[in-house]
Amino acid sequence: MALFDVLGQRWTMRILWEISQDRLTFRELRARCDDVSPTLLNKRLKQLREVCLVDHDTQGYGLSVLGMELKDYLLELSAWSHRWADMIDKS
Amino acid sequence: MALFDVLGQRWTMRILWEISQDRLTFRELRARCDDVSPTLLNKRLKQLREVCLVDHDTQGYGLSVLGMELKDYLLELSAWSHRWADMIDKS
DNA sequence: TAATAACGCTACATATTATGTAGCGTCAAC
DNA sequence: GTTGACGCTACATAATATGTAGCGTTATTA
Repeated sequence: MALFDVLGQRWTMRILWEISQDRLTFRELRARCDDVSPTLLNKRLKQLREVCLVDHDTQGYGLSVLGMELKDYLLELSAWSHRWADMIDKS
Repeated sequence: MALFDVLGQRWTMRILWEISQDRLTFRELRARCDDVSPTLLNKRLKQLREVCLVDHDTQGYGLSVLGMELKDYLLELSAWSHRWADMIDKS
């Protein structure tokens, strides 16, 4: 489960989520991720670029073509997560 | 993104994955998770039970009803991940 | 064109989290 | 009544993340 090894690391999913709307600069992305430490943010971005989920250009960081595909799955997961959140609130 | 906060922790997805086939005892599960430390395994199992993704009975640990729903999404993600893995191998 | 500001990112000490190993108490089988 | 597997905890060590300062670079602004 190599994908899950990548996703199952602190901040990885959050980072993907935040850049899934617009491209963001390093500092913008950092701000959206509750001011995660730049050390770790840079580390994750390097990893995500290595596995072709994220790319980087003059506009900043954004999802690659593969990253966009992944996003579609995460969106479905996100939709389900709302129902899930409702259910656990009630329990 | 509360779901992603849960999933985006070391071992969480792996644990869900391993119990998604059969129910497993603590020690079986531990063995399947590359002998993750019992300390952490127990911690994650507690968290996952709290958020109603995992349950525990005399047969051991397994997915709850909600966990089964989540599994369907993770299966789709897993199918896609094979294509993704092929692509990054070639790059 | 010199100063200012924002950028991406690194350094590094501290704090948090995970690992690895030993072993406790319980229970069932032999 | 001893042996073995169980779920789980304790705790020292190792790995990882955090928080802050700040470097070098590249637009802007005065």
